Amino acid sequence: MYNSIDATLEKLNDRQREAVQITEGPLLVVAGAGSGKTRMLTVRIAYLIECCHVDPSEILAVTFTNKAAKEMKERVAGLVPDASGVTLTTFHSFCCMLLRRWSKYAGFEKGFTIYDESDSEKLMKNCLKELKFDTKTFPPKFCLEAISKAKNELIGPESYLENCNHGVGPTDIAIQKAYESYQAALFKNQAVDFDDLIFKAFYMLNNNTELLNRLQNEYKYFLVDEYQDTNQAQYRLIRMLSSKTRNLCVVGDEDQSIYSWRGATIRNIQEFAKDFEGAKVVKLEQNYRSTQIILDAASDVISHNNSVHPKRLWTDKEGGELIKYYRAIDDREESNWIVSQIKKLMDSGRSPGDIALLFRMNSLTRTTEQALQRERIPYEVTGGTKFFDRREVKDILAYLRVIDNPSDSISLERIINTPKRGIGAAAIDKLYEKGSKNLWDGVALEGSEKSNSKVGSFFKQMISFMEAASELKVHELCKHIIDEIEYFEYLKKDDPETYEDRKTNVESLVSDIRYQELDNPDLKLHDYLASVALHADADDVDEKSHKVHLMTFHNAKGLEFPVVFMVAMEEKIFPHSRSEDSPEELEEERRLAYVGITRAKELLYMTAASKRMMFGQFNSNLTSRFISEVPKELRDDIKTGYASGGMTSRYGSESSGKIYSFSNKTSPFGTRPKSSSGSPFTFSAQTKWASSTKPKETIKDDTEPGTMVNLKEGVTVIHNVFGHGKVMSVSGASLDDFKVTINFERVGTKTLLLQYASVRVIK
DNA sequence: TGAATCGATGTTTTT
DNA sequence: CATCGATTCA
Repeated sequence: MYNSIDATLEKLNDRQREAVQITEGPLLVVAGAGSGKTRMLTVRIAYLIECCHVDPSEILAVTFTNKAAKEMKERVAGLVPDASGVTLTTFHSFCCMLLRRWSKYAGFEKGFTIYDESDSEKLMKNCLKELKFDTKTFPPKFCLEAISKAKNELIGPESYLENCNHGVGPTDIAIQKAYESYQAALFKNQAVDFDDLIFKAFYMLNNNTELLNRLQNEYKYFLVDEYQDTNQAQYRLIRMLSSKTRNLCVVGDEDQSIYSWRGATIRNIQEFAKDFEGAKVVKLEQNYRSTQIILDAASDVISHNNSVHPKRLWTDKEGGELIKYYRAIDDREESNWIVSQIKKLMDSGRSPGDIALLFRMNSLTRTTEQALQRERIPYEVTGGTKFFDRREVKDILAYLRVIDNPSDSISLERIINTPKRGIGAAAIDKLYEKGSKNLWDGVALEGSEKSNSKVGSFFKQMISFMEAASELKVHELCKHIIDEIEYFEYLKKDDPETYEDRKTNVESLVSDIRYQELDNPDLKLHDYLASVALHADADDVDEKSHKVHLMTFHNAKGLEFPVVFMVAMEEKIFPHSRSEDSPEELEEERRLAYVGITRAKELLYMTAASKRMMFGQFNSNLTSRFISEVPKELRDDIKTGYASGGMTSRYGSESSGKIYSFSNKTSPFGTRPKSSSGSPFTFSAQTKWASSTKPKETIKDDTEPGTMVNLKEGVTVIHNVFGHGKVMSVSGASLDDFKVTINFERVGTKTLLLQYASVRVIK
């Protein structure tokens, strides 16, 4: 066994080997994109077991997604014979496990239900109603955001106000009240939200020395992946756990920090050396993924941020293809161009599975999906409307959740009248009263008093499900419920149009349970429900599939593809409009762009559209600054072929002369589920389309940005309509979208298309 | 109670 | 544009 580890070590570069072999004490590994960090981490675990004789059960490794955990587990298993004892999971799953194991210490009566965002929102709405707060001035989302932020900093409702470091205002007082009431409601429901998992696990250990000691003795070696994405609570938790042995190895890259909006704080990585005295630092800078051109582009883009430790990735793969930039007329044409390029790539022998299309938002995928369907190119969307968020799936899950935890009033509210039982809002209110604010108690009381009433038969049915739950496997129970409540009949009656799709989704849910029961024959209902709650979209990206991958930049983190298209690279989309006024958020957008670029191994495309259908109308946006930040020597700018014909006829023939005719509900795309993940949820592509699209030839053009040398930020100009003004900013990557934002003395700030604007520089 | 309709409203990223 | 919510009517 030593031999195999020795051989594995030899394949690492010096830095990686160093990171593996510094096993004792705090260690920060700064791991640039594609620098073989997963390899280093897995070898490190193997090395600990094989060479340092660490018992696998003494190792705790925390990753960001379930998928990363699973992958690492498999890779470690390939290196050492028995790695199954290693605890390798996500922060949330780990905390969930702790809370389950010692639920009494955490203050639960028995189990607990994990609420997702929409559950939390409903609960918060109820709380605000109770408090008689106006949901216009205090939207549930807004309150939840503030509360989430507090929880991520380990601030409970009782200390909320003293931690308002900007001084307490009326809003803070309201939030504090909402926070208190929300926590009380969660407790009443025996439920937790995502943030609670970490928060409660932290305080459970913090308040229970014995338990903490026990865990500190149980785990001796700690690894944290994606350290730049940890929040304060996660950092404090891992610090507490590791404080005894201090064998903490964290791996991260500031430049890939893209979750600050979720409470992640870059300070954790920046202050690591201060937080953990005597910490060693190892930098991995050799990149094994991308060509030099791609790396240069990435470095140039990220260099516009003020990075604390600037680093330069390097590779021995010199040169590479230039980054292709295409600006389309509109989003449809953009999609068509992308698809024509994909077809070319496929003709030259690429698998569709080598290709990824990355978007800033999930909603942006639609046009491209249609183009791919038309050409019958297999593709797979990750993210968007999650499978488990679909109405019909949530309905069935809600039944399971109530069976598992009847205190969960949010789920109970959902199913009490689904299918229709004639128990409406007024009746529900009464039941809440009857059960002294506990819906299930109300149902039980009413149900036993009047067993023949509507509520009575519902109650009886639920009791029978609960009894069945102890005898049936989870998937059998699920099927039993679907039959008993005549759910499919309800779906058909509710909306015949979508019936088939919904039925399929419900069946997929049963398959999913069954699938999990194959792996784990003793699957408990609440474990299944927890796995659903902690499931992430990114968990089921199948990189080995032979389908084009469509996903957000966020979901692409940690993945790599031979060919990457960065789609819809326009200002207001990417960087997102809401990040414009905050330099910090803008930097985060730039890091996101950096993540996108560094996903590509060989070929990188960036596309934009001059106008785009959004929210029902056309919008025109400037080309993203992230394109201009790639030096022109690294780019191959391709001019749109619209002006020289090529596209016009095709649009014309397809939509009887109207250039833009957008499909609506009657389109052959129907109501296909938007998102679907790896097995067992797959949907087949539509085959109704019969059309072949000739790939459009593209016309090279040497137009470059920066030709208007004297027109730059700060100069004063005169416009023949608006008069004098000062140039605020100039943007755009080619002549036809070169735009200038000018603050005019008379009419204020305007953004003009330079092509048409008659401005003269006067100073 | 429930269906239907109108209107506002909100649209990032997600463990 | 689509979804959601409140309001209205049967």
